[in-house]
Amino acid sequence: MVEQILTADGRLDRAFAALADGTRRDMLARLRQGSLSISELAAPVPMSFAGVAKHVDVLERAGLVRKVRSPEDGRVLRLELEDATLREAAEWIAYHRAFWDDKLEQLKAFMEAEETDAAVHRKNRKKNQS
Amino acid sequence: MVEQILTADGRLDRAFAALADGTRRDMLARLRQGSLSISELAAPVPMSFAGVAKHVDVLERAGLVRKVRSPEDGRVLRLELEDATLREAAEWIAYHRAFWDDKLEQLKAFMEAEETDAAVHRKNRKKNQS
DNA sequence: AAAGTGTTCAACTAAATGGTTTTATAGTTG
DNA sequence: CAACTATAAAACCATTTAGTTGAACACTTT
Repeated sequence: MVEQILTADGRLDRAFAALADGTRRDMLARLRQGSLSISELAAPVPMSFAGVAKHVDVLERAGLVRKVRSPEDGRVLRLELEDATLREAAEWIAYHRAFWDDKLEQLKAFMEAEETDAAVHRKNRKKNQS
Repeated sequence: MVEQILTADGRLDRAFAALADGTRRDMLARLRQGSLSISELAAPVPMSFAGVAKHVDVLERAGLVRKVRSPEDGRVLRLELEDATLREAAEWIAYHRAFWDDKLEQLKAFMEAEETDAAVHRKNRKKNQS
């Protein structure tokens, strides 16, 4: 696991760069609720289809998402989350933060608290997606 | 806490963008062990001083680092870590990953294991910094 | 006051990013 | 086969980023 952190610098670069854009973070958040085709992903986004496809490419090259040909309709691609890369990014931050101060316990507490806040979060999220 | 995640989009953009560069991640890692001046930070980096200063600006605008005038020597700036922003970034990832699968426990275990691997990690890091 | 050191600023280049429009390909269905 | 739909690819433009060099500024020390 340590090796991943040390050797995957290019991957980390691409992962963090991919996350540095609200449009792409929203896409990941939407994909969290289930796989989507590029068209479905593009529908609510105020941008050309090609523009959205480029963002998808960024996510794919970063290893945050993978394209899977739908078995029942061969022309449609389903986009699925690839959590391994996001885990690497999380680990980089967690690893370094763990040494700065001892907020790990706070993080854990935060995440447990979030579990119950999830409904609120989703509602706000939708409201903002206009 | 949820509000931070939802409203701090510009901050998140800048934080993730700042992390998307190995040079800057190394700087953060070095600052973890204590504050440094820009000159000290620049010394081992194979780049012009002004180049390093620009990276520092990126980290500062991202809110990952703050500049503090040294009290005993007024011309020297000490760079210190600002962990609040990194916490926001960690929270975004943690929040979303928490719904994908239940690897939180794994992350926790990983971080606890790392505590003992720290020496190895630091050694490899130095070797790679040539 | 002069010299030295740490930091900042300005101007410039090269490359990457975010977006567009248009054209092409590939699979499905009538 | 023709029409339709989903995706891909190409060409292009504007902006930002990563780096350089060189000059200017600020504070300390002698």
